[in-house]
Amino acid sequence: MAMALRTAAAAAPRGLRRLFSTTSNPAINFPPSAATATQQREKREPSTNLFVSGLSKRTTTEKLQEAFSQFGEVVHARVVTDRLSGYSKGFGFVNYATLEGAANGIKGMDGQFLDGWVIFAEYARPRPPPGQHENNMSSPYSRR
DNA sequence: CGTGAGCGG
Repeated sequence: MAMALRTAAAAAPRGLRRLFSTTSNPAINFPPSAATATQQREKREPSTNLFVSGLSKRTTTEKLQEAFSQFGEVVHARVVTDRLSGYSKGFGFVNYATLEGAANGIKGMDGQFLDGWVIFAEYARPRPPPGQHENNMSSPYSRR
């Protein structure tokens, strides 16, 4: 009973994150022919790294880990804060032990209230491992 | 100002 509270709050999928980018330009919005379907649209690859956004400015790392530890074993959680001022940026990262733990954490905390604000949990983006010294002066070529 | 989109050390 009373299980429809998470629907109204989290009624904003990854679509409202960027505001309605009304790119309704019927002039420069026309793919030539090859429809590059190799682009990431929504389905993100499952990973133990979870990106949590919508956190309150006073939400700390402990609160995050404690909230996400209820759905899985959280190896490490971190709320991104500014090194200059020290205030939270409003989002954090949660590292689960396994992939299924992360999936349960997302379905369990995505769209829930934390500190009075609705938080969003999803898989974090794959980032380049710090093992490449060959820095190519910025080469933004690889783009799934 | 901690004002509210976003991806860290």
